[in-house]
Amino acid sequence: MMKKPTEAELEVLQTLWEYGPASVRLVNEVLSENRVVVYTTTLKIMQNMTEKGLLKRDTSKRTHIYEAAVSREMIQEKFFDRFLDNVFGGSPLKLVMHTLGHDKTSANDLEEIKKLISELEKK
Amino acid sequence: MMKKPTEAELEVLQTLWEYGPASVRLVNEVLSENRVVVYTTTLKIMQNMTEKGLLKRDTSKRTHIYEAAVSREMIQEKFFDRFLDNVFGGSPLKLVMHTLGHDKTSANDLEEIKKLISELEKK
DNA sequence: AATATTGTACGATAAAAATCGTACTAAAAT
DNA sequence: ATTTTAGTACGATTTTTATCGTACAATATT
Repeated sequence: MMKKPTEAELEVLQTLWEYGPASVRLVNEVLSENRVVVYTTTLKIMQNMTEKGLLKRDTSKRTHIYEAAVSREMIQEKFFDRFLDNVFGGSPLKLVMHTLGHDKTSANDLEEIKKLISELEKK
Repeated sequence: MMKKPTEAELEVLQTLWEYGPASVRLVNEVLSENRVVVYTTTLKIMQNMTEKGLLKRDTSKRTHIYEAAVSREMIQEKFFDRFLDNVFGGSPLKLVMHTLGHDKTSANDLEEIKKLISELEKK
């Protein structure tokens, strides 16, 4: 069974999910927007992640290209329940309220959610 | 600025938020429902948390009573944005959909959410 | 009073994660 | 051809977190 990624690893995954396959250079630049991080640190983390099976890489060119080897959905499963339990006391209602309350969710999004609720209520 | 609690610390907080002020013994028993953990390990974590300011304790009796020194809301703030960004790509819609899709949210909860949406739509 | 139980303190160690420097190599630029 | 630039590999170290054993103290139980 694959271990849960660490915080730093999650940031790398998030970057690759968003940008698609990318070099260490690019990932490092994206991470650097938020915090200070030396190139070789990012490199090392990504190398370790490759060993753990979290990333795949293409080494055919000089600049290696890394790609997420796990889907966002997979990782969501791993984190969601724990997050819900520990941070929102296991209450989906509280989580949803917090989410809608704190983010300017678009009108479109609200429509989508209403639709989903209608469907759920049918069952 | 207070550091983000670790996973293990979060479990302790969650227990105290739920049960209110409690002894190490109780917390350890609650944690033990999910996984194997030796009493002194829990003790040590809670002692460390007290030093960090995450817990308060009453040492007037032999059995020390610990209490959360940070509110769930405070911690939610700390975790929510990161979780949303890294796990759900910053999309509140995806997070809400996931939440409603995966948990049997009660009819009442759905009502509450609809109410909230209506209010949001007014603005 | 003696013994068993329940508790804290604390240190040692292990385990995991993050960080960074240095060496080396390939490629690009001059 | 030389030099600069961009890249990987890898080890060493630090930092953080988790885990546990042992010693000791207070309280209950017999």
